[in-house]
Amino acid sequence: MALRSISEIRRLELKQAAFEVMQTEGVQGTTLEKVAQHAGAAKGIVLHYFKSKKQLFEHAMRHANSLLRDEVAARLRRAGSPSERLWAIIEGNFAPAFYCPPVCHAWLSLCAEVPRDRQLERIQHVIHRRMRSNLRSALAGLAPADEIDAIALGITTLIDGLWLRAGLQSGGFGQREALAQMNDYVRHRLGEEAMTGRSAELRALLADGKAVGGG
Amino acid sequence: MALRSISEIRRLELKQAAFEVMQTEGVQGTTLEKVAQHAGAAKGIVLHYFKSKKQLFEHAMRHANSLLRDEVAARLRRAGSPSERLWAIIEGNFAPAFYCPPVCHAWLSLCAEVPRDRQLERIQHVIHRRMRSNLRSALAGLAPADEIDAIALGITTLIDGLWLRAGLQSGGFGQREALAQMNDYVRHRLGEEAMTGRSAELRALLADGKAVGGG
DNA sequence: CAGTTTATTGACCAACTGGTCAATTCTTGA
DNA sequence: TCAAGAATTGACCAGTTGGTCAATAAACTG
Repeated sequence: MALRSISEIRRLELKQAAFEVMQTEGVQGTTLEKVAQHAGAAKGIVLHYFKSKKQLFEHAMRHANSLLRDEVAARLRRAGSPSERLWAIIEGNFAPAFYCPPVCHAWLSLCAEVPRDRQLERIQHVIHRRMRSNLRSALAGLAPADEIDAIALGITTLIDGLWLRAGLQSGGFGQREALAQMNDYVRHRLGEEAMTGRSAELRALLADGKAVGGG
Repeated sequence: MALRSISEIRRLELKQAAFEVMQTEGVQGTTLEKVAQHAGAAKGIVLHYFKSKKQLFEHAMRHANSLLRDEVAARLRRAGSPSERLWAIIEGNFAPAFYCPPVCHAWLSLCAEVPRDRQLERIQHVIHRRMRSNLRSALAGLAPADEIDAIALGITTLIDGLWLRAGLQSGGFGQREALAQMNDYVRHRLGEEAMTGRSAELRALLADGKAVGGG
């Protein structure tokens, strides 16, 4: 997608910068000054493109999530079978560009603001709804209808939990351990036939069959 | 445990007040003024008992967690079999006094500060270490040795994820749904023999065998 | 009771922050 | 070229916050 005006370029730069500052400073420590500086501009410019700090953060959250959404969508497009779709979702959520301590921390920090910002709450709600919808569609061919909701919830909860731990930045798990845990869950909850959709990279990464230990 | 001096009483009051303010305002919005007011005192008194705001928050986190720790410990004392110990841990983490949106939100908010406060990080580390140790000891009699770590990690991750969702305060799950999800995991990962340790209350709450849907 | 320690208060300060605004520079198109 | 509009800047403001401090009240002690 091409960026039409300078205005749109600047807006993109600024929300990107905001999210990057959040990765090290948290929402708490992300000031307009720091965002502007990180984008190589003066502070005033930020409020020229965004009505308020709150709105900047909301756009930053939306933008950051749209990258993850696109990552998953691209993998889903390449997936054929239900089990491939399932693993497209899971592997997309643990792609190195997203599942890393700084990004998880920024996301965690934004989550902590959700109860006090109705707009953030809406965004979060959309994210969860899309995740559930994706999972339901993939699971439809893999599990009895009356178990799909429980399994979808189990998977999203595990993903959330692993992201949370990664966001703590200590005692977190690397991509390998995280995917091994997802592996463990899916194998035991859905059975061997749900494992055929894993990518070759994932199989290689996990060196199949090994257990996953705690950190 | 009796509180010896007035000083200790005040300190307890203040960290309790701090945690309660966090439940509605988040770490970000918890100011010394608000904490003092919530404790019915003047702002100056807070810094008379705690060296700094950071230190107050650290003590508040420790205190809040010690309540949860005691809850689990009390249930563990009443537990006999490994499966009873397992469910003591799980049910303790979803006791109504702890697993509720305000408390989960305060905890979530504190987690978001972990990467920028080495002391909070240490506390978080101790919490996770205790959880893993408790789970390992309970699981030792329920699963093959080489699967224990994976299962312990799965359980803590699910608990973290469910707390996170509850902390978002919207789209969160009630105690019943959360425990149903833990039920689902343990039954499929450990088998029916691991289900005997559930309390009568939990069995009644779940009306056994029903699936858990997404919210 | 006198004196010493401890608890408590509220005024005060310096730093920071989000937001406003007038002035200036840059772009653009007729 | 030149005027109109957009982009950009930095000074400025008002409110808030963590933290300090001197003064006062209360509690304790010998």
